[in-house]
Amino acid sequence: MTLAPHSQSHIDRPSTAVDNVIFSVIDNDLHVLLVKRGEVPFPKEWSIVGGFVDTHKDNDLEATAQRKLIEKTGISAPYLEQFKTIGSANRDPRCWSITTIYFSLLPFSELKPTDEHVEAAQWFKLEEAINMPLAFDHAEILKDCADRLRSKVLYTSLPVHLMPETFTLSELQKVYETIIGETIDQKSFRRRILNTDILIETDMTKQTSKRPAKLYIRNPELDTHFFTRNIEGPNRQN
Amino acid sequence: MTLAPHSQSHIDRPSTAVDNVIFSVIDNDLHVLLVKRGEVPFPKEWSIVGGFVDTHKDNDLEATAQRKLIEKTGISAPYLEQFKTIGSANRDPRCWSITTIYFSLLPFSELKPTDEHVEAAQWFKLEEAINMPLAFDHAEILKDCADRLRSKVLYTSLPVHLMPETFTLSELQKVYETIIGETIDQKSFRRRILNTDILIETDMTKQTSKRPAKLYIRNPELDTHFFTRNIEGPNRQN
DNA sequence: CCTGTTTAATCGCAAGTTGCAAGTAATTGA
DNA sequence: TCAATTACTTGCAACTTGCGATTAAACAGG
Repeated sequence: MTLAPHSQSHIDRPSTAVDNVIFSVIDNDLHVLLVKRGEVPFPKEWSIVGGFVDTHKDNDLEATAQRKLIEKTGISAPYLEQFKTIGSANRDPRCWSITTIYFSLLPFSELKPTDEHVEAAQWFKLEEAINMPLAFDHAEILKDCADRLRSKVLYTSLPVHLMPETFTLSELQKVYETIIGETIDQKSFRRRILNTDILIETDMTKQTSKRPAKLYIRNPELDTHFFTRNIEGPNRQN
Repeated sequence: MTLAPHSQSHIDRPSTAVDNVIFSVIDNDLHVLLVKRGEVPFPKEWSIVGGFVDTHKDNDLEATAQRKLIEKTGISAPYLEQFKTIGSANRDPRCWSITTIYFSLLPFSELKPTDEHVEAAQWFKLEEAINMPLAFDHAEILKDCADRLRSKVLYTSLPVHLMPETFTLSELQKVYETIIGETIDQKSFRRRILNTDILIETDMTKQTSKRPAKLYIRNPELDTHFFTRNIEGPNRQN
């Protein structure tokens, strides 16, 4: 049996893209990776990594996200999560367009764009990036996506995807605090994390000129852990 | 200045749709509204409400979701939330396709499809619908979407959007329990809800042949409330 | 070699929340 | 008038968290 012709003709289809907000924590600051556009509209403006779905190359949306990231920066993203989809007649001056927005988390040990991308891909502090004139509606996307990340960090183990292969609990706590923007009680934090199986304690310690701290790795067998309570921060009990 | 031609040609664009999982609670059971397809592929099979983005009629994705819902059932959805977007080369036998999936919550007082839709739109218990042969990947979408709803109900005030204009706390608790699938401690539930501003107490009571219960309305000035703790259910403290 | 400093890790507890059970209250129907 | 049913309130044991204090493991400097 032959299939009926598709009822959405090609000419009536929106343009379809993927955008990917790449986060990392560098020097205790949340950073975002931006790329510089070449073509109009918005030539030479910084923007979020992304591009069109290629129906010949990409098998699904995540494949598009990964392909565009590697094409534009030379970096690939071990952790990729869908944030939301925006589609409207207004966001691109040329046509109806849809973009599915992801965010990626990158350990700061894997940050460097490859040589041929150094000029057109760059890390910015999030607070700086939000206040730059970015292409399209990317400043707002960035802000909303960061808000989502900030929320999720309160009740999940997401920040472990920002850590290098081994790390200490104090380093992990510092990353949590960097994203949330407040201090976390050290006792509560350790208890919270060690009451789960999200980390595996190694035999190694990190030797600096202080008391050596135990080193941990992320438990690769587990997905993101969802806590039943949010981190509540200083004096929030009432 | 004229804009550069769009770099994603029309013929290379995926088909672009919106799907909308419509939930309600009827007789203490979570239900979902399905419609019967006419055209191939999957003729005469039940499916989730949805359809293609119309770039001439729709200003954005939510407009598509609302338009398709009214076209197919005569019902409109006061509460609409984006769930996720699926896009791949594999989900439609004809072409690369993307769908942005929403879910809607409908009070059971607003359930009836209009007369001309009665035959092709019908409410099913969720447990039945999940086990029916639905078009495309709709059974899996349904299941995943219900899982999302179940999760969100543990830490948000979402179920108030399933209530009629006035309702009692016991009725609200019953809806929470229906979705979660477990009982909730009555004292904890009342305290949790009444410690927020999500409901407004009315002067009225619901008079049945028992102690009259106070009637509440949803506070229309507030968005969904996010609790800092999940509902934890029987003997979950540890 | 000893000591001070810094950071990691642990201990103790007051304050607050929740789950459970019991009690009180407001109605209707028999 | 009273029993039954449901709504609503009270009380409390069990548990968790935030905060502060203490102990421990290192190194650098004297």
